[in-house]
Amino acid sequence: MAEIISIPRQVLHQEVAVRLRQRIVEGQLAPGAKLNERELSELLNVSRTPLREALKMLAAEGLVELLPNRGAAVAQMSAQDVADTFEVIAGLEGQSGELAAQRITEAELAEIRALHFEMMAAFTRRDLPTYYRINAQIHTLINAAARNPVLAQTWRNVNARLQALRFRSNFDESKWKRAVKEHERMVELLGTRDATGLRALLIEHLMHKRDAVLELMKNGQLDAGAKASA
Amino acid sequence: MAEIISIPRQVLHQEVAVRLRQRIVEGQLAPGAKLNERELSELLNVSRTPLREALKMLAAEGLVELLPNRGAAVAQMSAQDVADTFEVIAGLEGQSGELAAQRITEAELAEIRALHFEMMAAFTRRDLPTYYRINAQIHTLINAAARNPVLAQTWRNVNARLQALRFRSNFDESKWKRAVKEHERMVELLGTRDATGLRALLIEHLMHKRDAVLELMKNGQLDAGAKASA
DNA sequence: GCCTTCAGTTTTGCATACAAAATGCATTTG
DNA sequence: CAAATGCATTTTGTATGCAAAACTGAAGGC
Repeated sequence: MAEIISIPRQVLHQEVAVRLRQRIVEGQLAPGAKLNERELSELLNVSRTPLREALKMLAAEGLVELLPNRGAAVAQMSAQDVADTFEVIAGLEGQSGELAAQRITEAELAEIRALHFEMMAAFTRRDLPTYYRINAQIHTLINAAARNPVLAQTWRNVNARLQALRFRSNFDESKWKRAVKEHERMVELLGTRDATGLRALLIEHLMHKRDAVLELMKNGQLDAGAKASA
Repeated sequence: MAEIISIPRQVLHQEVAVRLRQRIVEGQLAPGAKLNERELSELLNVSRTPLREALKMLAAEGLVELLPNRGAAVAQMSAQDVADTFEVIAGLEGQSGELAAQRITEAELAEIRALHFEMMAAFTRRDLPTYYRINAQIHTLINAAARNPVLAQTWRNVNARLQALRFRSNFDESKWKRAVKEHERMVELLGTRDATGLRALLIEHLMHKRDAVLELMKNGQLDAGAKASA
């Protein structure tokens, strides 16, 4: 009858995948870090079997690299990889924005406007963590407004690889200001349902972000794993 | 010293993933089909451990659905899923074409032109299998010319899910003719490096393909697993 | 002095064993 | 007769065991 307590727990390999994904994206497991199966299984209190299954999933997502007979490591990205990934994300977000502008409801738009003000508050306080959290929420809402779960999933997958770079902490003032301006414009374009304009703006926005990240990488302020400078 | 015979064999879970992926994409394992671990491990002559690891990878790729405590099944797609997936593929191919038009070399273009003539030959003979094989080769070359491995990988991943539909066999004459016309135009636009035009054409092309596939689905001529007509 | 070689150890890859959940089916019960 | 219950079987999920490959580092050869 009643739902009891339900959700006693996920299946173990899923749970492990979630926790590892989190650790990678949050930077607790840095790019290039070797993933020792025995160590991790002790840390997470599971046997190697579900752990290995989780690692295979993360490898398919591109967060982990599998080295035959030599185990797994957190994926590293060369500067070229980062540039390529931003190019893809730009396309995905551009499309997402284009669709969102066509499909968003007034209620959704209102929520995004509210979040935007919250984000401005965080910016005014120079509260970077809050700013990024709200920024992510806005992006999620835009993805939702695009009404395409496949697109949203693809975006999440590719975006996770960039998150793992943790390029958030460092960010110079003038670039932050420009990003805020761009965000303001995004809300405007959503309001006027300007799909083409929003697409162009999002792509431009991502290209700026790409350039900023690449510069950080070049100056060694950002560690993407320093994979083969080639 | 010498490289011996090398490539003795892949790691087993990779090998299994490749073979299962092939079977799913080629339709030997139909959408919705239940994947019994014991059966499959006997069929492929491996134990359940590498098989399960392979299934987890395919699930992360979206080719397989994982039902907790109830095993795995070949992923099914509703009509909405198919529409969404085509929308994403359209964006990815549009971007790929746009980049390819900017970055393609004369040598690559020549190869694509050659393949295009081969494809026309296959069309003239109404040799659908050859037509599709060459068509896939052309798409792969365009992706290569785009010089973005991340984009190419993302495309392959999403495209595999559509391949699994095997919508090739049925295809009506007039739509085939239109597709051929569109392909001719693609080669032209590549030749003139018209990035914007190629992008638009590819998206239009994919939207046509989407409509054709959705029509087949609606008429029940195509089985994507007939997931919840919802 | 530097490279090679070779045991010992560690780590990965795969198979098997065991536990838990789901399934099927006959039986029971209202 | 329909629905529910309980037991046997099957299937999935996790742990453990074992073999092969990779790493380590010390001894030996050039």
